[in-house]
Amino acid sequence: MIKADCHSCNNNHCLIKKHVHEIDKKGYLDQKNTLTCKKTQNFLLEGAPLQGLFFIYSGSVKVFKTGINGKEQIIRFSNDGDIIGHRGFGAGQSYQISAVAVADTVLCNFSNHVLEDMLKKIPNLTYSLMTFYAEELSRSESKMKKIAQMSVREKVIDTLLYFNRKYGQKEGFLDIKLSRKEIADFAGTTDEQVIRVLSALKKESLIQTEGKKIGIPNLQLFKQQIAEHNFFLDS
DNA sequence: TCATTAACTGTCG
DNA sequence: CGACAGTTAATGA
Repeated sequence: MIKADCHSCNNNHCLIKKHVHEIDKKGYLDQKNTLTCKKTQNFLLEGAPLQGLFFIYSGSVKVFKTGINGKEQIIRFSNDGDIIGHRGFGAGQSYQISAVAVADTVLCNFSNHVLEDMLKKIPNLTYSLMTFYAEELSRSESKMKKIAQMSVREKVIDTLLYFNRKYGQKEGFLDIKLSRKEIADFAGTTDEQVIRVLSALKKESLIQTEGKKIGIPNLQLFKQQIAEHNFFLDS
């Protein structure tokens, strides 16, 4: 089993990495677990009690809730250096969220009690976590606004911009392979609608597609499509 | 290769 | 705009 090493890790916005010296000095680094997930592996089950917090060492994950008719609402995509499970931390009750790897992923994990101890003894870490929560709340608020007010076309464009921010583009295509359904579940619509918007955008030469790969050749032009909403700035 | 899953299209409420 | 049914294309066991 691979043990992800914090000292050689390049995820500089990871909270653990940021405070690795203090954490290591107090001996908490030895209590870290490493978990490897194959693509499509469901490592967080809806309703199950959460075992601490997860930090992505490498890979990519989608976090979602499932509705009554089986429809998924993807809350966020997380990749290198991101935190998973923060909403359920400290709540005591079970956490209604699922997480599955969308690429092969290595996760770092601290149990609840180690984490509690760490946060009480390292104020800098606690403060970092607090600012992270504030940012998350802000994102959550604008996401709510988007789902309620944007048209399907705008939601899809906004989602593609999110993927671009999160994963960037390689050789003209977004550096993540996602199904149309996953785009739909994140945008808050259906896969058919996404397909229609995508083919319309392709006709307008605003995007290029090749199978599952999607590319945005002119980012400025693309952003202008939803500029009037001023929603593209965050989340 | 065959069987399953995903992409896409048309239509209806 | 979303839901359903149906066809075609891609994937993978």
